[in-house]
Order: sequence, then structure tokens, then C-alpha cells
Amino acid sequence: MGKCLLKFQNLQLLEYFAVMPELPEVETTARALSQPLVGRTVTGMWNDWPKHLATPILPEFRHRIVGKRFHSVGRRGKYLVFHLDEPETMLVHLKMSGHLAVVPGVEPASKHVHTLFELDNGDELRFRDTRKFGRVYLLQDPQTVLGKLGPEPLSDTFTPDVFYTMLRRRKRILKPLLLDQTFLAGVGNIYADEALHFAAVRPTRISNTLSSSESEALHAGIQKALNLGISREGASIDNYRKPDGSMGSMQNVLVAYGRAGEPCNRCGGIIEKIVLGSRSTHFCPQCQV
DNA sequence: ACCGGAGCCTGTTAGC
DNA sequence: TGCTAACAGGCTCCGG
Repeated sequence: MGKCLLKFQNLQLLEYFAVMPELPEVETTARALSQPLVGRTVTGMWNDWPKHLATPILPEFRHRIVGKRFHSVGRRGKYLVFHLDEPETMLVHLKMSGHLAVVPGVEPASKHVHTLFELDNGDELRFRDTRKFGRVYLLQDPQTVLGKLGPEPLSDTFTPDVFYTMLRRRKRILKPLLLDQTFLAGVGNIYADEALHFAAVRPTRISNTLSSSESEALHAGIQKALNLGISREGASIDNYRKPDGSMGSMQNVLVAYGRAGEPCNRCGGIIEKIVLGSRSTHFCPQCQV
């Protein structure tokens, strides 16, 4: 306990954060950034890791974004979507370890902050990214990136019927298919395992072999897992934190992910961990059929 | 159409 | 105790 606390305080101090952001974590980030960002104007930009900038490169990025005002902060799949003054839209993908926060410019920055935007009130939007997988885009037509994504799993148009049709059109192993962002946007490794467990469907099943009732159960499971994740403000596994540094609580109610060897909360079977599509996959071999 | 593997990264942890 | 190697994982690219 003491060690745990010390470790946590250390993390807070050093701003050492890794993240596994999926839809709920990105949604939590978007909601937290909206208030401090909307209405602010960018006055400067700094970057020390060129690969962070997917497009364009720094001089042009800075030239186009300075003077632009934030109109809204949203999300599409796992992308954060910042609508700026016409015609610019900025996208940020946090990938594995990205973290965004708006903080007073006088606060010391972590060494893992590699991209930073100065705002007209003295605050800064800081992109901290330990593993440097994250990417930032400044686009006039965000559809060039977002257009490749599959449907939003929480939208009104993503109905059980639509999902059943999507599954029948493919012949792929379920788990990797759910992680395919062109198939469905926003589901990652944690929530895929949770959704499949809720639905009592085995992750190794082939997509076009699901019955309509199994498909319906999986549709419900996906929405249940994601909504739970949003209401609990994300899963703070490893070092994920909300923009203000506090923890989400989804990790406390996981039923499959990270529970290998522990009893299934539905049937008492032992949760198994396998590798599927080179991703760790957790499921109950007893009740997920 | 689908699958598997490499590569991008670095902090953490398992193993010797 | 101290070192190294494996691991984590979203996504893209490549070859089969």
C-alpha cells in the first residue's frame, strides 16, 4: 500500500503517464478539454519530435494554426477532433501513451511533452506522449483521415440490424475484426474483450457464423462496455489518467480484460488469456461460446 | 479478402 | 542486487 501510494505520487509529480486510450478514454479527454479550450486562440506552437506532426511539417503547421480560435472539441473513433476557425481542423490520435491537458504556461512541463500550443490566456495545450506513437494533423478536409473509419458504435445509425449485416459480409475472426477501425471505430483491446464477455461470445468465432441473436447480444455488449467506460471516465490501467491527472474507474469493473486466472463473475469459470491477431485476449472458456 | 509479422517507441517487469 | 530481454499495444506497411 505504502509502495503503491509512493509510486502514484511519483507519477503525479513527474507527469509520467502512459495511456491506452480507446473510445471512452478519448471521449473523456474531449469532454474535459472543451471548457478550457473553446473560445481560446492559438498564439504559438512548439514541437521537438517531428514525427508527432503527421501533416503538415512544423513551419507550415505553426503558420496555419497561429491566430486560429477553437470552436469545439469532439471525437470520431479514437481521434480527437478540434474545430478551429475556418478552414482548419486539427486531429490528435493519442495512440498508446498520449495525454492532452490544458495547463497554465508557468507550470513545469514533463520531458515527454513533445508538442505544445500556446493560448491567448497564458494557458498551454500540451501533448505528452512517452512512447511517441501519437500523431497530430492539421487538415482543411478532415474526411481524408476520418472518412476511412467505420461507423460510430454509439450512434443512432449503428443498429443491431446494421451490425448483423456488417458481420455477415465478413469472414474474419471476431476479435481482430472488432479492433479493425475501418470496420467499427473506437473499440480497442480492452473494450473488445469486455464486449465479447458481456455477449457470451467467444473471441475466436468467425464473424459470419454468428446467429442474429448472438449478433444482437454482441451489439448490446459493445454499447454496454463503451457506455460503462464513458460513465466511469476511462480505464486507468498502467498509467492512464484524465486530462486533470485523476484516474478513471473502469479498471475496477472489468470482467474479462486483465483477469486471466481469476474466476468469471458470471459462471465461475477461469478467465483464459490467449493471443489473437498478436493481441492479448481474455475470455471465459466456460460461458463464452 | 484475409492473415501474420515487422516496425514504430520507452517504461516496466520477468527472468537469469 | 544488477543486468538484459521480453512485453505492452494502435496502427501502417508489406508479403503470402
